[in-house]
Amino acid sequence: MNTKDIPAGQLLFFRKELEPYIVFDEPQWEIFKSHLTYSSFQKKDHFVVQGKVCDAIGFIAKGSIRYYTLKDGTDITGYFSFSGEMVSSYLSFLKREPALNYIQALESTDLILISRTNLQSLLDHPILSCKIERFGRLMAEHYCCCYEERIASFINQTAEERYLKLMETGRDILQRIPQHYIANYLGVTPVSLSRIRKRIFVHSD
Amino acid sequence: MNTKDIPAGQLLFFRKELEPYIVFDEPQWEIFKSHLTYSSFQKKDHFVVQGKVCDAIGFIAKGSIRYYTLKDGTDITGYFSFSGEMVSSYLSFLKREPALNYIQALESTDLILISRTNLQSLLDHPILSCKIERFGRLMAEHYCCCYEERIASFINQTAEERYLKLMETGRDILQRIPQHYIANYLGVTPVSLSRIRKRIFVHSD
DNA sequence: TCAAAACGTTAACAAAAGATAAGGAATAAT
DNA sequence: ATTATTCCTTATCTTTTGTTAACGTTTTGA
Repeated sequence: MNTKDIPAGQLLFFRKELEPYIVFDEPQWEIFKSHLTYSSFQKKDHFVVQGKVCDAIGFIAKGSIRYYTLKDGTDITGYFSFSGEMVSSYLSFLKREPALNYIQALESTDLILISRTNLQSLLDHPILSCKIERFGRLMAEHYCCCYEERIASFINQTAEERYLKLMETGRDILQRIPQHYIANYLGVTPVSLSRIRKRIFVHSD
Repeated sequence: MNTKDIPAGQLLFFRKELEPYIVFDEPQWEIFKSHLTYSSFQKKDHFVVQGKVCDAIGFIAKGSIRYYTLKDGTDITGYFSFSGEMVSSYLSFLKREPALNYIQALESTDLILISRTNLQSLLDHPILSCKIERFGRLMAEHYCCCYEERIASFINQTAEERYLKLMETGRDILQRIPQHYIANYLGVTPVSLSRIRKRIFVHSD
């Protein structure tokens, strides 16, 4: 991990992605900006470690991320996040409890970070307080919607349908990561995913 | 559906359940209270209808609720909510889009409601605005945590484990509703749930 | 109250998924 | 460059789940 100044382009990207949720005027943005930090992660570096409290939420300015748990030595991938999305072990961050999962870079990844203490100052800041509350609300609501969709996919769709939907996102990183990551994410074994892929490719050729 | 005054006991219950998220002083509570409405639902009555926009979020003051979708005439249960919890077709409420599911009373159920317009007035109210934003944030964050857990259960647990976990909640209503509701919720067929139950009861006797 | 509909279980068979192991390809490490 | 590791696929066998249908019971509605 390497802490340094935030590249201007990535800051702009962040501001742009925030716009559906919160629009800052210039003075507000200056204050907000001053509460941000920055970290780069090499492939396989960890942003969050299972068992330790997660003290920041991050914005993926570049790269992509995998959430996973270790259970009896078995690595199980629970989620992916990509450039432009937020990343955090939310429960751990909110409740200051040990994180239940690892969060790891799938490739060279840059995060813009808001630490718990900085977030608290923002929430205490007379000018920004309400705006940040709103930001937090909209953010959490956004994730609620995403999660609802994912849960529905487990109930209403087959693993094959979930796989096709994931591939339709067109994230090229998905072509470059181990397939057992994807298998876990879909809720099946790697062997089973291999069979699904065979079915798909035979029928589409 | 039947709109009337909110029973004092249920209002108190609501206020109590909100406390982890938001504490009102008396004047604030009076304002907040004036923005609430109330509806009673008979068993099988619908609070939300698939295809129509959901215009309120509710607090289950009494009873319990089932979320389900109709696909090609097949009824698929996606979620349950119980007394003390919030209920809404969130995505539909937030984005004013047609709801993707029905929300139905499993038994005689009373809801304390905040309509979209009333919520908007609260958000515009000089005294309460920030508090309501905060309330919304904490609420959404709470659901994020619940959803994360549910998603993890699909990845890490078997249907049998999910069934046992659900039963451990000790909600007696679960004994009185059709089991195919529960089967859908767990992501298996009713026949499969029947086999799971047989396995459990044989081994525990 | 009585007929119709909905329910839960079971059986039999088919389809899908898990487990394990083997083999070759790709990747990483020294 | 070469060895070691990881990865993906395939095969085989076992277990689980889905599907359909039957049957008795319970619930519902007229």
